[in-house]
Amino acid sequence: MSASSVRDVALRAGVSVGTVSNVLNHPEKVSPSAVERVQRAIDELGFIRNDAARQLRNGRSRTIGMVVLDVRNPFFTDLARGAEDEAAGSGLMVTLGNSDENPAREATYLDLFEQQRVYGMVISAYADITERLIRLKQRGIPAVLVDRSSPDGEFSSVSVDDLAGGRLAVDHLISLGRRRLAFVGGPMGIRQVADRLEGARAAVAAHPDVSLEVIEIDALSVLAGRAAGADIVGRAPALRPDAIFAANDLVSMGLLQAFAMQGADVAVPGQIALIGYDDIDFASAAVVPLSSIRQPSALIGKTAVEILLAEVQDPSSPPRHVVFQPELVVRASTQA
Amino acid sequence: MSASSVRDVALRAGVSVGTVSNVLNHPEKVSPSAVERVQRAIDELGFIRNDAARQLRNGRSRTIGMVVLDVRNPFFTDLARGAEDEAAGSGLMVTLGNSDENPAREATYLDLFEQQRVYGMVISAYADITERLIRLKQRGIPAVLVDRSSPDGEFSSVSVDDLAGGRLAVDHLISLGRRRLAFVGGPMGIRQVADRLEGARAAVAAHPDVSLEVIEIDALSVLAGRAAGADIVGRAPALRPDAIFAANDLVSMGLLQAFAMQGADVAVPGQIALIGYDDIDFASAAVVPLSSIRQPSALIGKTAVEILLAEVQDPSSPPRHVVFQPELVVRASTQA
DNA sequence: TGATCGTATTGAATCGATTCAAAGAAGAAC
DNA sequence: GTTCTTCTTTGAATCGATTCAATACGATCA
Repeated sequence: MSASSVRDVALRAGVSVGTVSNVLNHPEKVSPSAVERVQRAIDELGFIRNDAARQLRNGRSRTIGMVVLDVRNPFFTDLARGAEDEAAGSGLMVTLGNSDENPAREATYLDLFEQQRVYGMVISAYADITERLIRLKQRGIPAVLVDRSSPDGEFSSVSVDDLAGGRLAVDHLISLGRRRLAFVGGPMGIRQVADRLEGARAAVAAHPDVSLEVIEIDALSVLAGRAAGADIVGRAPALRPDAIFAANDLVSMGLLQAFAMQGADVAVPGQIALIGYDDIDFASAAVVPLSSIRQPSALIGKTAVEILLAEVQDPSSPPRHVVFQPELVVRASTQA
Repeated sequence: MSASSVRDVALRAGVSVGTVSNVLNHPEKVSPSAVERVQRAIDELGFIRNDAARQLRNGRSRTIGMVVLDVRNPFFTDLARGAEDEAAGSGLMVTLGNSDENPAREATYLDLFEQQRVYGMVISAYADITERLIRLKQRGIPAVLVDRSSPDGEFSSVSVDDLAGGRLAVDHLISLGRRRLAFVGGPMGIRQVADRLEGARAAVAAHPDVSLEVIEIDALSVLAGRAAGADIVGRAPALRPDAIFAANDLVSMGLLQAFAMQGADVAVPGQIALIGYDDIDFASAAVVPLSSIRQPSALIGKTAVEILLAEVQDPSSPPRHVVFQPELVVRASTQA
């Protein structure tokens, strides 16, 4: 009926609990005959280790806690996938929490992971969590920030150069001859968004005849993009931008939907050239295949876990910062 | 340095460990002054409950384990999202494991969840896991199957009528006047795939002049769809189907990509009408907005957790089976 | 036969939160 | 002043796996 414990297994196999534990964790220390008997007892009883008890004793779980801004964004699932694969190589598991760009949800997951004494955390942060990171460090729980470097460089991070990404995108739009640019993204509190905008501004600054309008939205979602697109469609044609840089691909897909909608008929790229960010799989399959800025998503996740593992090995090692360079991917949405 | 325990808190607050625990779990049983002192001690020490110890004592964790076939499929993240929201209402958390249609990965996650003595499981199964479900029931861990009903009805499930979905899709294609249909999907071991095909066959059976070709692929992904699409493009036009029912939207998007590719130029729906399954957000934003069969994904997840909670309340209750009806969504990919 | 060394096994102690029977404290009633 | 109630607080026992010092067992050699 109820689950059996090492004690039951020991009883059945005619050995002590210590031996059972050794069979499970250090089989080389146990005589072959004992291993065999214990193994049989385990099978017969259907014994399954109680992870809580192991953890309690070991002081640390075999799970890596990961918090991302939005599980519905393929960029983050790719990221998670990369992390998961790397973790699996060391017998670790990744549990995924979705903050949905909500500080309360983010805090809930981080609290939970702390209570679970996770092996480490990989965090795509929304709010400023510096204090928590300090506490984690004191407690010996390593954390790696992804897609964002820590303000003071105190904590390891894996990120992509979002300024460069912003520049790449906007330089490309300008090279097409577009002059009335717009940036659609938000909330500005998200560092990636702010950085991409800053990169865009830098690129624009070099061209006195180019303007950059900033259209702030409250979430990086298809829905928010569609709403912003509807706004633009509602303007007199002369007041519309002739090129848009969207803070990510979900937003650019939303924009595209609004532009392609019956009655809207804003030609992309004819009237408005459109470029997004992340280069998610779906971007290439959009109504008009979308240009984008590609990030090595799975690699970012993998690298984050590598750093985590290294920090567990040597907790006193200095924080590492890996910055990947983004890449321009040109598709129909920005081709004359 | 190291984390503090209830004992430390008790010492600092000048009370016993029992009182500290009561403050945490049954504050109404403790005098206000004690609550206040304990609370202060907790804050000062930065005390964080050790979940492993709680679980060990309670015998069950506050986490629901969920295994899905593919986290990159928005259908499943929507499902997870629905489950998560419902669970949060009862102070539970959902951890997500991605089996990737791989029996070994699936088993690994299920093992892990058993070791963790999860509160319950929500499983979108790939392999036949009947034996495990029986064991779980014996151990008192409720499990709910999603998007698939158990063979013998022994275990609770929440599913969508995939036969009806298959019929809906194919009836629609036939009503457009198409006669040379194809079904693209696989592996056939996945019940949903088999059922959708069966529904399709049933619909075709009523029309002697309609044929249904089955094109089996090895995964329900964009990539596999693209490959199948390339195959079709490579055929002489007369040998191509004039309508395709894809087992899910990822596959249909892959097909569409292949058809729209430079040099392919297969008109959708002109030469080939195309309908998918799941109605993921991205389907409506595709090159040609995709018709699809809609499933109430978030609702499925929510319902699964509701059933789970009810089974924990009353373990002896009979298994419940909820079946939702799918819905046809017509878009440009099947409009003359 | 006894001493010595190496390997195998034992089982009590431990991790930290929760529970619950028992004890204590403070009032109320007579 | 004593007896009852009611409300708080206490702390030992518990959950189950792991660890490690202590012990047992065998084999080897003098």
